[in-house]
Amino acid sequence: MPELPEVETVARALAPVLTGRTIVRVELFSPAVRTPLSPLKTALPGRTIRQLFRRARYLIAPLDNGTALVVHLGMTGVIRVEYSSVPRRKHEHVFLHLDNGSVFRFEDVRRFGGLEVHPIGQGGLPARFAAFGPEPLSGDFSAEYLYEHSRCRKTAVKTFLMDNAVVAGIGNIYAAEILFAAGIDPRREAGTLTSEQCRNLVKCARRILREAIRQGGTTISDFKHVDGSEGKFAVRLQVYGKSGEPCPVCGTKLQCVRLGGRSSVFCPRCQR
DNA sequence: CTGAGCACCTGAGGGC
DNA sequence: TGCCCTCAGGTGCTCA
Repeated sequence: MPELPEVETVARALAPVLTGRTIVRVELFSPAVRTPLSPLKTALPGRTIRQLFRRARYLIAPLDNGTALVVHLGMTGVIRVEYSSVPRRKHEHVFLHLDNGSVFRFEDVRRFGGLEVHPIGQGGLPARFAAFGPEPLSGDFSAEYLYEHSRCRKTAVKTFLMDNAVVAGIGNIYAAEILFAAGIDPRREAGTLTSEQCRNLVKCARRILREAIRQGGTTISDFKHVDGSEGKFAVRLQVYGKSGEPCPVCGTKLQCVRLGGRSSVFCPRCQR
C-alpha cells in the first residue's frame, strides 16, 4: 500500500498524538507479522516516545532510552489511535496501550509490515538506514546525483527509481506516474538517461510526491489514514491501474509490461 | 558488485 | 455456489 506520501501522511497525523506519550502495556494477538512481535513485550513498556517521523517508507519513533520503534506498513498496514473499547478487528496484531488511555493499534491483512525496536546509531537513525539513498524531497536528490548514480546501470529506469538504495520511498504507483510525467519509457536502461532527462525526472518526482502528500496520499483499497479516512490522490493518477485505457494526453491505448516483477503501465507514444 | 526471480500472506475478482 | 487462477502501494533472500 504505502509509498512515501502515504507514510508521510500517517507520520504527520501520528506525531502530535504520540509525542510525549509513554507506552504502559503491549498486547499481542499474533506471534509475528514480517518478524516476531514478542521482543516488543520487553522493549516497550515504560518507554516514552520522544518524537515520530518518516524515513523512506518507515515510521521511526525514537524512545527515551536510545532505541527507536521502527514501523513498516508493508502492503496493507493501517495504524489507528483509538480506545480498546472498539472491538478488535480480524487482522489487528498489536495494541500499544498508552498512558492517557488511548491505544496505538496495528492492523495488517497480509502481514508484510513490521514493528521492531532498534538501537539508534549514527545520524539519529538505526544502522540499517545508512544504506538508504536520499529522500526524494531533499536537496540531496538532485539531477547531478541521479545522473551520476545511473551511469552503467543496465536495469530498467523504473526498477532503478524504485530501489531504496538509489532514492528512498518511491514505489510502484509513483514510479509509474513520475515516468509518465517525465515522458520516459519505464523499460529504458537507467544508464542511458541524459542529464536533461535526469533533471526532468527529479523535477517531476518532487512535484508529484508533494502534490500526493497534499492530497493525503492514494487510497486504492487498503490504505487508510489514522482517523480512518482515505487519501484523495487516486483521482489524480494518470496511468497507474489504467492499462488499456486511453492516454490522458494523446489518447493512445496505455500498455502494461512487467518490470522487476511489478506491473508497469505507460503510454507507448508519450514515453520514450 | 549487479540484476532477476521468488517467497512471504490474505483477499478480491474473473472465468468456467 | 464453488474452484482455480491471477493480481495487489514492499522487502529481502538466493542464485547466476
